[in-house]
Amino acid sequence: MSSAARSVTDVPDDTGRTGEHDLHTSELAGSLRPVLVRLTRQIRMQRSDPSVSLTQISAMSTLARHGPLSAGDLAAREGVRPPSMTKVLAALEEDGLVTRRSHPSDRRQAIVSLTTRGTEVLRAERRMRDEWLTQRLAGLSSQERSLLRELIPTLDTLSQD
Amino acid sequence: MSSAARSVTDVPDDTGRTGEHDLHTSELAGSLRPVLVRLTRQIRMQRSDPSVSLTQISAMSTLARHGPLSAGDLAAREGVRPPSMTKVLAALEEDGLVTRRSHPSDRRQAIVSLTTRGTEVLRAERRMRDEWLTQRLAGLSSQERSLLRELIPTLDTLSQD
DNA sequence: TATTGTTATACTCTATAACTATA
DNA sequence: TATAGTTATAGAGTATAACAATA
Repeated sequence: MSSAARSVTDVPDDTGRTGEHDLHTSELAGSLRPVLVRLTRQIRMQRSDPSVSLTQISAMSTLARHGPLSAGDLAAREGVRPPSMTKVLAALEEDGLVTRRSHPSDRRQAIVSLTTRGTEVLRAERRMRDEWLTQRLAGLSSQERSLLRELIPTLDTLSQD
Repeated sequence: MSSAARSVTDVPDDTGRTGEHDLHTSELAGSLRPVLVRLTRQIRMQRSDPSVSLTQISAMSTLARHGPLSAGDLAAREGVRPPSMTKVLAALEEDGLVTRRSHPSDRRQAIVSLTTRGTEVLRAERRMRDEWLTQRLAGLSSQERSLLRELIPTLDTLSQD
């Protein structure tokens, strides 16, 4: 239990020496994980009303960014298995936020598109969710926010692969 | 849909002007959220076998750090509601990883402690989980890892409050 | 009466395995 | 046979509302 007491900020700067990397990097992993878990728990639970869930917003955002996608492509981009995406899409379709129609030349594929209403709901939901996180972020220093901005591509890399 | 096409990296540096903050900060929120959600989804699903879940590890880590806690205190530290914690604790107790005994002078309280076996399992699980995330982190540049290290306290602040 | 914790219930999120339809 | 998607099923993770025990 004594090793758990070591503070994150005690970690020395990375010297670029390869032999030292594993130790530092694995300690970074151990520090990063619980923080991410707790923060995302907060973000996920933050919903104004029994409206659209975060997973649904995430899928709709990807559709807004990339345009219509097959169900499988969408699942891959979201990093979930096809059956999980099927369930998300069924709920979204029932609410009239997306449509599924079969691909013209390969009828196995289900091409998913945002509806007009889906686009509107996405915008409104994002605004509400952003408000909450924006207030949190406003409590940071402007330097911290700058660094966070820089970090986003890194976090994105970590989440992909 | 046109506004969604704006790239994250287009965001200009924060000039320190207060009137401009809201716009930038809310865009930061919108960029940060999906990245965090996807990354944590990956982390949560990464489990070697039908062993201990991430939520369980998180609760056990808090017990290891702070020593025995009442069920309510533990729930508050983890940022979940008491009934959620009750469920987590019931599973952990059934597996012999924690004990619940009533507080000597206030018998409403249930004091939760890690067992010896719980401490061992926690250490082993952390090692396995760290391995996975460490490999991801190893794919980053050492500059990216430094930035990440610097920002852990910031992310921690965001997750608390 | 107020507080602590649990039980009952429900919903989201995700997975694997087995199946259907199409290529 | 191989691929795309769905259905069936199960389990983790979380919440609110209602209850019991204790203070």
